[in-house]
Amino acid sequence: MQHQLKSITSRIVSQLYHQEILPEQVQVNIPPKDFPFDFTIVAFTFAKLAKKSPDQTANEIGAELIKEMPELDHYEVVKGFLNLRLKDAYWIGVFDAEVNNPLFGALPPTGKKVMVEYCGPNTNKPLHLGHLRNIFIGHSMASILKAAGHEVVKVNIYNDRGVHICKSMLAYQKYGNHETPESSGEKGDHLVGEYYVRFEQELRKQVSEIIAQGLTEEAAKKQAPLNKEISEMLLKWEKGDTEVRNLWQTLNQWVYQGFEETYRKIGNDFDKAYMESATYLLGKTIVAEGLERKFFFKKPDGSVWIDLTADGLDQKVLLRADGTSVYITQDLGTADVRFKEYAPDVMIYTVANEQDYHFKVLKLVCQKLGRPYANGIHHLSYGLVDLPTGRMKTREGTVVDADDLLDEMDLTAAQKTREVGKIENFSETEQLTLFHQLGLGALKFYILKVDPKKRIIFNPEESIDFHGFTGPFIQYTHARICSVLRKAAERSISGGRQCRHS
RNA sequence: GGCCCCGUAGUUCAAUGGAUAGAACGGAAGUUUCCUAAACUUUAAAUGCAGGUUCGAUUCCUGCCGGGGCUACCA
Repeated sequence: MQHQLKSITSRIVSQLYHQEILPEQVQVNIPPKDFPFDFTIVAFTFAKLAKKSPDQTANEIGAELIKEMPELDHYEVVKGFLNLRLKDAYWIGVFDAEVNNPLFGALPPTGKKVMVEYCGPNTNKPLHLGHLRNIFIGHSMASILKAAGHEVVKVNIYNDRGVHICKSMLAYQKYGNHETPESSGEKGDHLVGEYYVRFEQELRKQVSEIIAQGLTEEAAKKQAPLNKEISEMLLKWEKGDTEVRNLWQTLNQWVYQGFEETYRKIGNDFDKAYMESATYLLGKTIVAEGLERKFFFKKPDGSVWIDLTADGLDQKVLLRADGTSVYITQDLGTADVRFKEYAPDVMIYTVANEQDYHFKVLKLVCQKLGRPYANGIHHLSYGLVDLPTGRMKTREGTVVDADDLLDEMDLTAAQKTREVGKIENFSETEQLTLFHQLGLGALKFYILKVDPKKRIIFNPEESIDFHGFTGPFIQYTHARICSVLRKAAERSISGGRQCRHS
């Protein structure tokens, strides 16, 4: 209807005042709720063309509109705003058409393919609250784009190699005693995460011992035997050493299994997972290609750079002096692989705003290289999640673990539900399902109601609130609507629709 | 230092450049024969500061003040 209003109004204005007006230039608003009208056309912009007062212009447009549109009941002009009221029959028609449409609100197919990347965890520790915000944003963005008629591919990216991954591997090798998720009864990602922490602890011990002998912290870190062992392990990994690779495979499998369990818990799924271990080498060849084509340059020490000062940025390193790849190298390789596999029109990266700069660089580099997908790169940037006490810090142990949080939400939901009662007829399974629906709904809504680009201060107590503008309250409202429909059906009142649980 | 993001009731969040800045929680005052009292009704309460553009600015521009981030041969 808004489109129709725009195009008809633009034609009327063009005819009345002999000035070409495009439909997009017509502003159609919803009036404030006290006004008994459906739409408002803003006439100020046309008053200038008409060389008449806004009120007079609005009246002239209104008079023409009512001649042309049979759906229009009446209009009224207030201070240059042309308020329109449509006939009840029109709205009843809209309602009848939509009431039994299971795809209410969905748009027709656009033929466009959009890839949405989100989550992107390291494989050395469990998911935390920050990942949950990322996943909720990415997953809902994918759903929205799908409803908007696009073909959507949901992808994850695992940062599964590098120094930090070796840390948990080395600690496991040293102190693991062949412990497994089965033998310890721990979720795989949590188990591996413990060895990552263990490594950091042991390293700190070594460093402080060396500092006690009179060395600076920097020198101590370099000298620490554990750090040397890490470098050796990374080197072995890159060479494909069987033992190291097997260890890597084993630990990463445990982590993936742990992640999968968490994804299931929050109702998330991916169409495809990419591994940086599989694309970082390709990234290197892309850098070599750019170097050959003179888009990049090599410094005397052998490192490769791109000069983006003309674009308002700095010079950025693309390959280290020793020839190993950096963060962006992998992203270049991954982007190429994705385009080959899916040829998406748009690639959306759901990544926190601390990486705004990185994605500016990535897009620019792809543009310089003339990649066909370069202009379709879009960074869906979101704010970090802080706690009332400040930023989450691994070192200070203030990171909120995703699994712990989800369990806590369910427990609180259970507690609050039991207080109210009303679940006497529920089986054990039904109760658990309900608690989880409530707990997860509360958390998702609490996080998604905030503009993604704003940072969130996560307050555990508020997140689990069941009153006011919250997930559980919407669920409660849904339940009551279903109840009304059920009763209507019992009394054979027709015209309603089946209640759908979705 | 340079660049980017944020700043709205006591609190947590809304508002394609449009009319009287909306909700919720919390505060105050009420509602029991009626759809689930996990509810409802009424009420007080806010655009960081100073300019500019505009018929009109929470929104766009400039400066300042506050908060955060980036500016690594970490990822």
